[in-house]
Amino acid sequence: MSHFVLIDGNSVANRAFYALPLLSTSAGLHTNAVLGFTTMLLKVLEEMKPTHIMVAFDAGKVVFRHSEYAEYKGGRSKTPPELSEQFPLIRELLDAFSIKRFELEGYEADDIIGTLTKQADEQAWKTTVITGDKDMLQLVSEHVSVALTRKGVSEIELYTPQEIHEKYGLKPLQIIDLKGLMGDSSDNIPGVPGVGEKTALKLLHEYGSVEQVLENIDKVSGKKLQENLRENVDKANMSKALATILREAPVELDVQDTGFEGYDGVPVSEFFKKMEFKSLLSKIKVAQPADGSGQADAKPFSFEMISEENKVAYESKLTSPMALYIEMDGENYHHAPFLGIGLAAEDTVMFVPWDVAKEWKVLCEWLADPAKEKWVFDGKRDTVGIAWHDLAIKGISFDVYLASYLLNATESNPTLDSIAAQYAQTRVLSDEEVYGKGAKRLVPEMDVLSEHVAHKAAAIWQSVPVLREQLAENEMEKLLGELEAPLSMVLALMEKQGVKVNSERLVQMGEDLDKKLAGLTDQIYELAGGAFNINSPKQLGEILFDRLSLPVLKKTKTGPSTSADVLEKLAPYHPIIDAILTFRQLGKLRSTYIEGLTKEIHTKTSKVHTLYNQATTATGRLSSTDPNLQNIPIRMEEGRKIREAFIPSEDGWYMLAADYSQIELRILAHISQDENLIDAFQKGMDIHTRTAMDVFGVSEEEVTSLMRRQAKAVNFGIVYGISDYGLSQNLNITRKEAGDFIERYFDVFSGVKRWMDEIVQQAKADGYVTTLLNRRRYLPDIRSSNFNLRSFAERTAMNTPIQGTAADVIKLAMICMQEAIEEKGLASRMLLQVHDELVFEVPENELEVMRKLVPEVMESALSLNVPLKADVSDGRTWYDAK
DNA sequence: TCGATCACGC
DNA sequence: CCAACACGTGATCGAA
Repeated sequence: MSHFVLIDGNSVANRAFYALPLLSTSAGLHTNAVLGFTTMLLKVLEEMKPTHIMVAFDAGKVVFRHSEYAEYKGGRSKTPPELSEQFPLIRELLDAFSIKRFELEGYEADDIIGTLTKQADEQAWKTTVITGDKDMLQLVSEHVSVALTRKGVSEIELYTPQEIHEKYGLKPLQIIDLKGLMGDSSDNIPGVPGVGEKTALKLLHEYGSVEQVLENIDKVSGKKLQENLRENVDKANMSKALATILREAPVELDVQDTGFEGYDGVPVSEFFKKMEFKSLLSKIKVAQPADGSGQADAKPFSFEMISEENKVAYESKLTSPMALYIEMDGENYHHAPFLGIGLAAEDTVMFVPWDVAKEWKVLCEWLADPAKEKWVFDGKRDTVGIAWHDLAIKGISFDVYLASYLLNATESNPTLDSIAAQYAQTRVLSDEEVYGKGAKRLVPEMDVLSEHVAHKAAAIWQSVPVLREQLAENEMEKLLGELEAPLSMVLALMEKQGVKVNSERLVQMGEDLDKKLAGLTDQIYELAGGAFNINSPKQLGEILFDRLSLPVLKKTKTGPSTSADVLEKLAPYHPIIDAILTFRQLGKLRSTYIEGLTKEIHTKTSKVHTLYNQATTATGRLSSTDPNLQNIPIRMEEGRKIREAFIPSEDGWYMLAADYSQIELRILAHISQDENLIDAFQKGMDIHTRTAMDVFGVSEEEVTSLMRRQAKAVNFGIVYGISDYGLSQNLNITRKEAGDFIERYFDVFSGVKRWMDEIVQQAKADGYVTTLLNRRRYLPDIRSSNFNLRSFAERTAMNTPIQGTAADVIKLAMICMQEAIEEKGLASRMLLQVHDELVFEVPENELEVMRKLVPEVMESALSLNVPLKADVSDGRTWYDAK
C-alpha cells in the first residue's frame, strides 16, 4: 500500500535549530538544524516506510497573504544567520537521499502541502504531513494525518480526525476557526482581543464557526466578551482568512513524481562525513559490494572477558588515557554492590567482573595512579563507590556526564545511552532495557551484563573527542576543567564523609509528633462530624466544601483546591481550618523528615550520606537526594527543631554554617550595572528596606513593615523570575497592583529594566542565555507562538543568568574552601551545600580560624563590582548554628 | 505504576 | 479574566 509523506521543511528546520545546541563542524559550519532534520528524516523513513515523499520549503519574499494584511508575520524576528546558512545543507541532505524538494515563488510550504494533500486526498492516498505547526491540523481528513514534532524534533505525535476530536472537540476544518478567534502571535494573526484557547473552544463548541459566532453575538455569555466580538468582527474574519491554508496553489508537481524506493548509502554517508555526524554514520546501511570489500564499515563489536586465569596477559593493556566504567547494581552508590568494570581504549575493550577486579592488584594500582588518565561517566559516583570498598580512583581527566550536561543543561541527568547516541558510534542499551524496571528488575546473566558494560566503556572512549570539540566550540573547557570537574571531587568527599544524625533525638521528636497528630485527628473528626482521610485532598474537599459549605476560592484540575494559601484565607470561616493546617505541617515533619530521614541513616556510620546531583538543574544549581538535605525545615520553629538532630561526627566538635547574603541581587547589580542597586550594596544597606524607600519614595524611617514586606516580595520576584501573576499571588493583591509594583520598581532601577530587555532580545537572537562563567541554557520556547511558553522562556532568560551565576559562585567557593582546608592542614570538614549556604563540622581548636576563613573564602570566590557578603555562625548542632 | 496534589527549602 | 506561579525532592492518594 502506498504512503505519501510530506514534510514542512521550514517548520522542521526551525524546530530542530532551537531544540539542539548550536553544533558545528571542525571547519566552523553550523549543523544543529541539519542534524535534527536528519534524525527526524531517518525516523520517518524507518517508521512510516513511505512509498512517496517530498519536502516543501517557503520561497520568495512576497507571500500572497501580504496583500491581504500588511502586518502578516510582522512580529517575527528575522531568521538568525546560523540557521539560514543551514538551509543549503538541508537541500544537500535531501539530494543525498534522493528525496524531492519543492518550493514555489511567493508561496509558503503550508500552501504547497495544502494543495498536494488535496490531490492525494482526492485519490484516497494514505498521506502524512510532518510539521511543527499546529495550523496544519486543518488538513487532517480520512486519508490525511498530520504528525506534529515534539521535544524539538525527536518525537512525533500523530493526529487523525479522532485525535483532534479528542483533544479539542473539533472537526479538522474548525482549527481555522480556532485560529481566527484566538489568533497566533508568531504569525501576527490578531484574532479577537481577550479570546484565548479556552474561550475560543467554548464558543466553537456552542456555535461551530467564526461566522456562526458573529451571527449570534447577542447570545454569547459575558458582557466584555460580547463587546470584544462586536468591535472585532473584521479582525475575526480576516484572521480566519489568514489562518486558512491555500489548497489551490499553482503547484506544477504530480504526486506520482515523488516516488521513493530507499536511498543509496554512499552519497548519504559522504554527506554525513562532511557534516561530521559520527554517530549517524553507523545507522545507515551502505550496500555491501558482493566481494565483501566493504567490510570496514561493519566491524563487529568485540571485547575481552577478563578472568583470574587470563588477567596477567592484559596488564599491559591498562594504558593512559583509558575509558573506565564501573557497573553497580542500583542507583545509590553508597550501598550498591559492584558488578564489574568496563575498560576501553583505541584497540582494546575489556570487561572485568568485580570479583576478579578487586583481587587484581595491578588494576587496583592502575586505578589509584593519578598519572594514569581515566575518562569516565560520573567520576563522583566512581570515586565514592570505590571508597566504600576501601580503594581509590585517581587521575580522572574527563567526565562525559558533566560535559554532556554543560552542553545541554535542559536534558537533565544525561544517561550513557543518550550520550552514546549523540556522540559515539557504539550503541549502548539503556539500563532499563538490560535490567528491566520496577519489580521486574533483575541483574542479567554474565554474557548480557559484560557486553552491556563493554559497550558503555567503548562509548565513553568514542565520545570524549567529540565532546571536547563541542566544549571548545562553546568555550566551556574552563567551566568543565576548572569548575565542575574539581567540584565533583569535592562533592565526593562531602558525600562519603556524611553528616552524623542523632537518631534518638529523631525518635523522641517523632513520638511527640505522634501525640500531637493523634489529638489533632480527633479534633478534626469532631469538627467535621465524622472520620475521613485528612491526607486525601479529595476527601478533605468534600468535607470543607460540601458538608461545611465553605466557599471555593481556587480550583485545581481535579476539584477545589485545598492548598495552604487557600486554607489560610478560609481560616476565619471555621475552626477546622487551623487544625488542618497544623495537621498538614506536622504530618509533613513526621513522614518526610522523621521517618524519611531515619530510613536514610547508614547502619555502619550512623550518618546520612546524601547524593548531590551535579547534572540535574537547568540553572546550574546542585540538587540533593536520598535524603534531600537541601530542604530541611528552617522557617517554622517546630520544623527547625529537626536541625537539632544534625550533629558533628566527633565528640566535642561544632557545626558551623555560613551563608551568602543576597547573593542573587548582588549578582544582578553586577551584571545589570544598575547604579541604584550598586549604590545600595556599596553602602551596605538592608536591600529590602532600600527597595521600599525607592519604590514608595519615602525615607528610611517612613518604611513600614508592610512596605518592606512588599518590597521583599518584589525582590524575590526579580530573583526568581516570577510573573506579575505570581507576585499578586504572593502578596495577595490583584494582578494590576502587582504589575504597578513591578513598573515602579523598574522606574527606580532602570538599569535592571534595561538589562532585562536586552537579555530577552539576546536570548531571542541566540536561542540561549549564559552565566558569568559561561554556563549556558537553551530556551527553545523563546519564540514560541504560545503565550505561556514564550512568557515562561522570557522570564527564564532573565532569571537564569542570575540564579546560574550564583550557582557558579558558590561552586567556586567550595573548591577554594576545600583547597584552603587541605593547604592549611585543617581537620574541619565541609559537609553540606544548600544553594547559598555551606555547612562544616569543626573541632573546637579550629573554630576561631574557620569563623574567619570561611566567609573570607566565600566573599572572594569571584570579584564583582559590588562586595559579596557571607555571614557565619556555629553551635553544637545545625539548629544552634544560626 | 503513575499523575496529581501538597509541602519543604533557596 | 487567554493562562499563568523560579529551581528542586518526596510523601500520599487514588485511578489505571
